[in-house]
Amino acid sequence: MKNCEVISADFFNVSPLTVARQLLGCLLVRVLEGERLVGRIVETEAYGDLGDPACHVIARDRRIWGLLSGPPGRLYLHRSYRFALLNIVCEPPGVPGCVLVRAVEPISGLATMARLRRGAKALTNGPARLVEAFAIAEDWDSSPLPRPEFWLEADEPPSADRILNTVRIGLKRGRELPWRFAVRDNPWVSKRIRENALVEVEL
DNA sequence: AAGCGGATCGTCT
DNA sequence: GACGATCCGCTTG
Repeated sequence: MKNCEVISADFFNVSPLTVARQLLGCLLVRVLEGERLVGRIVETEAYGDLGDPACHVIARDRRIWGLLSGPPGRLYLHRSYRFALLNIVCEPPGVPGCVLVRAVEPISGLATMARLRRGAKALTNGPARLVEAFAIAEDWDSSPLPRPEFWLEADEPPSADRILNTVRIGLKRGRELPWRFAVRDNPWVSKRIRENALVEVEL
């Protein structure tokens, strides 16, 4: 994929593990009142692939199951506590799966992001924080990418030796699976790194 | 720097 | 009535 190319549905027509890794380095672009907010993806997690214990929680909801099993490239705004978390549906139709964007490095529009975060210091180093900083609306849920005011762009990927692969964090079920990906030593990666849980995965 | 408890709300039992 | 794919502020060392 070429740099600056807008990412379309076929990018997501594969395993969430592949998407989660390939999304590192890509750009999140949001046009808000004429201003471009841009962030580089530095942390992701794969969800809902076959045999995912965390997926069984999701599967209880028919609507969400239908969304995750539907066509790739659609937004899934997962609700946890009072927050919405940004996911993108993966896999061909009929196979459930999605990728959670956990953290981005702010590139431009930082002042606006700070305003949207209501002055909080932590701008985009957390899944709920970045949704707020990019003014991602909950009624975008299940809509396809790209949107006129929100899309993803390919950009320089981190070299393989800078990609960190660990277990997912913040959940109770399926926490042993090494389905979290992050850019090593990037200061915008969300805090709770568990280096000792580092696992090598064949992709 | 790290660990805690409370906030808060839609969905499911 | 209980539970989260979380965040924030307050406590310790």
